[in-house]
Amino acid sequence: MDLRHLRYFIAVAEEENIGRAAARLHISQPPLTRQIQQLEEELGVRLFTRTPRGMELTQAGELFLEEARNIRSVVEQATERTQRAGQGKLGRLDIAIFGSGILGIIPRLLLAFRTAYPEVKIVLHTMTKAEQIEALRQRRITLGFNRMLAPLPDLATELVATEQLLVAINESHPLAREESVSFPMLAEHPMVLFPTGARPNFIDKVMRLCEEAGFVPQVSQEVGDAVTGVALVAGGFGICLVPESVTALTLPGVVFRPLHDTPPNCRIDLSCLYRADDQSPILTEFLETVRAFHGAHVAGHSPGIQTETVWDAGI
Amino acid sequence: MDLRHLRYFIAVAEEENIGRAAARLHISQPPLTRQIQQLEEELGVRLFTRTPRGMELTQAGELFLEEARNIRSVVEQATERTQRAGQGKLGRLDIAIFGSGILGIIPRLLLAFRTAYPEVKIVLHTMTKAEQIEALRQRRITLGFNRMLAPLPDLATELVATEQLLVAINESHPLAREESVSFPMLAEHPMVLFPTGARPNFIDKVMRLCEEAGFVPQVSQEVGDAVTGVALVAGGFGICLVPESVTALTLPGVVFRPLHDTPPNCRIDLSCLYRADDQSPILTEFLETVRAFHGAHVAGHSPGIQTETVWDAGI
DNA sequence: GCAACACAATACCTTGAAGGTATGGAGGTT
DNA sequence: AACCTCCATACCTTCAAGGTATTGTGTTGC
Repeated sequence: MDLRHLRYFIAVAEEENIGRAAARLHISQPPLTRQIQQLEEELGVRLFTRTPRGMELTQAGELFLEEARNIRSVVEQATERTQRAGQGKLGRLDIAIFGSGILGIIPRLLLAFRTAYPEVKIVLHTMTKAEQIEALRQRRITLGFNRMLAPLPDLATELVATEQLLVAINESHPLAREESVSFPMLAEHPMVLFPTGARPNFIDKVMRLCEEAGFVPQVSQEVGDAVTGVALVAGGFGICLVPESVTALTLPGVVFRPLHDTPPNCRIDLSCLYRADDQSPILTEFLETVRAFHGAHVAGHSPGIQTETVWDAGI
Repeated sequence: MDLRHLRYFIAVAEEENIGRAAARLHISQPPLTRQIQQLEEELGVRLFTRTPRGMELTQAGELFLEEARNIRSVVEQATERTQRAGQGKLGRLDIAIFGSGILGIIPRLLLAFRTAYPEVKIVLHTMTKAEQIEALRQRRITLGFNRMLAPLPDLATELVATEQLLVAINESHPLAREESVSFPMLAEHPMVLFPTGARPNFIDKVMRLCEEAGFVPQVSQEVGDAVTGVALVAGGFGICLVPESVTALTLPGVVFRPLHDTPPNCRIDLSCLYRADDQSPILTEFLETVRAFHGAHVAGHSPGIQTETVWDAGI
């Protein structure tokens, strides 16, 4: 049996006349007669009674008509769903984020994608950079968000945003009195660094910037992520350099101050990481969203807009 | 798209290798390659990624695999159900019964059929003989139970059972004292007759029998059906001749007495009526059941068995 | 009652697509 | 570098779907 048989059967059942049904199907009458005979023979069931006025469904034929219509609609839905899946509009996207990645820009990006592709189920996984690379290689995730990415042969990156660096300072700290701080002012103040883990990382960036400013930072503590770092600032462990998205985290007693006279490289990239060989349409659509979002973000947040922001985390 | 495409797709998806899938399908590799390409092209969706190790499903392919398996099982179920319908094992049977037909043998027959063909839905309609004939012609019913059927050109009959005639008597009536009665004893006693309606009917039969016994009955009342007739006997309207199946109806004050020295034609047929041109397998199977039932009934209830029965309706 | 009609079935031919054989080409392995 | 394992392509064969012409069988209309 064939989908053609079903199409023909439905036409004959509806027209109750082989000639008219053949016209509707744009074929001639004899082949249609044969196809119907074939179908009946294959099922071993008489579907029609032949009358001088045409073809009349038997009871078994009535039942088969319902079934045939049902099959047709199931097939239609299947192709339609598969096509949407092929266009990246239906399916599942496994994304890795890092510890404090849930702050700032990523949620807005995910929301934008979810709005554009409501039938794609986004599954979030919290992973370190090394875990992300491993999971991408094993195809357990499709994409990871990270910072400070060294080029890798089989993985590609897409820049999501570049963020300004801020200093997280305890409100009782002398530097908290400044509207903004400069790099040399950070010398001599004990500093919390993050994250521990695979190099190169944010710590290397901070060390290099301090070096360029002519001093070696006093490291009071190294921690795993930005959230812990800011918590230690709240606890009086020292100051901590953080990307601006961390200001989404409000902890009592912590204020954030911008860095003035910053060198041009005193910004930190947020990128996403994916398999260079991944052709999946959902990934393609997601990267498209990332690019659009990045463009809008750069355009919308032109130089100076950050001065509007209140850096104090408040209570 | 074709059911063949689905079969081939499932094989390739399961084997993850065109060569092995082709072997499983008993075709060679190149046509299978082409069929898969065709399917992808028709859907406009890449279902597989070609790797050096074989064929790997894309996300859209995974979804289509589920859909394809689903379609396959829907098609299988449809053919299976249609085949059962074609064998008369699945479907609907519209049967007409007459007023008091629900008494006696018909329920047992219906129960036997229902047990043998549990998936055939029996729908009962109460109709007079004339209504049955009309409904059969319009195909609103497939079969009707009736008595006293005159042969009709387009309708066929099948004998279900022949029943003895009994006399329903009010317990205070003089005849109630007899163990059994003979036809001449009925003369002079007012008699209730049924049914009014299309001739020939049971009334004609009773009139003829009385005539053969040498008297003309005193008709006290004509009513529509046996139930009403027996109710009038209970009310003292007179005696009433009924087929034995009416004894299933117990009314206070009514006793039933057999007729002894009855002529051989003093029995009444219960037949079923159906379209002579009806080829429906369900009807065929039902008639088969009727014949088996009739045979067993005749064999099981050999002469004399009725003497065991208590004719008093009791309270 | 005969002719005309309407419908499905049959006979025979044509064509297109599925299937087969042989071979190419790309990526990985020994 | 040679070989192996895949899938893809080229080209041929065959079978079945589709077309045309015709038959056969009931029904309708004059």
